[in-house]
Amino acid sequence: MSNNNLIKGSLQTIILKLLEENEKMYGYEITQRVKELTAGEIKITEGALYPALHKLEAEGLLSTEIQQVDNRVRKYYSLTKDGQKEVTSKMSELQGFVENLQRILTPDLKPGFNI
Amino acid sequence: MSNNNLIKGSLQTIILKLLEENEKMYGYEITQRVKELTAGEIKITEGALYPALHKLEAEGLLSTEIQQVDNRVRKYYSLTKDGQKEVTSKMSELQGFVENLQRILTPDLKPGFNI
DNA sequence: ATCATATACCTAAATTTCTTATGTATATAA
DNA sequence: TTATATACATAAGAAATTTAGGTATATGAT
Repeated sequence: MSNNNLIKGSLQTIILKLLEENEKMYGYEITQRVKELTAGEIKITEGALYPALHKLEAEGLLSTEIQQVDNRVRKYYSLTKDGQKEVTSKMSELQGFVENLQRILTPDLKPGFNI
Repeated sequence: MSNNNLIKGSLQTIILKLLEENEKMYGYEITQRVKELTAGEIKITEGALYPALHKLEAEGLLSTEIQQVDNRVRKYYSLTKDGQKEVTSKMSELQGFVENLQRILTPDLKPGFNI
């Protein structure tokens, strides 16, 4: 609600990682999963999510599949081969960044801490 | 170099925290400190840093003091009273965000992990 | 001498990423 | 029939950054 401006840059990683764990998900499902996993503290807005999904698809990292459920359309996303590689890359990038953040922000930090 | 796009949103926190630890610092010094603390992996660009410093000053969180060193001008920044309070706030906000990120990205995470 | 690099400040245009607002449409519970 | 939930989407605006440029002094190397 208040610190959502910190998401910048990590939304793609969130999407890719959730799809690594779940095989296929649709947009609305992703917003609900994130809300549920963070006890409502992080809310992915649709205005951020859909453009991000479209971009990842355009880059060839995601593929889509339309399904009809109760007369409602769902657009399922799954990782492509390239997408699967990208998850690993984006995850280690994010982990590296968080480690560097720790080095800056916790000056008394010993090497080999757990993240 | 590669993951600098993840800084978005945390630059202010970095600045405030470094100033909490160091009493007073000038802009160039901040860029060098961050580079040194992260083994060159995070480089704060001047185009990001100076506007951020000016904004924090305009918000009353930082105060400035000019010094002459070897015919060169240095602009030292320090925390104001409001700035000192803001460090705590911004730090717990960032920590909360990173914890939520962990909950999303590491589904096997047990409660009470260390950050 | 002069050239590159380091130190030290700054701004502006462009880009990226997000928020906010809006639109469409179906299903369901009040 | 009205509000809420589900489900997609786009567009205008805001915010934070990158990229690129500018000014100026000090210093080590060619």
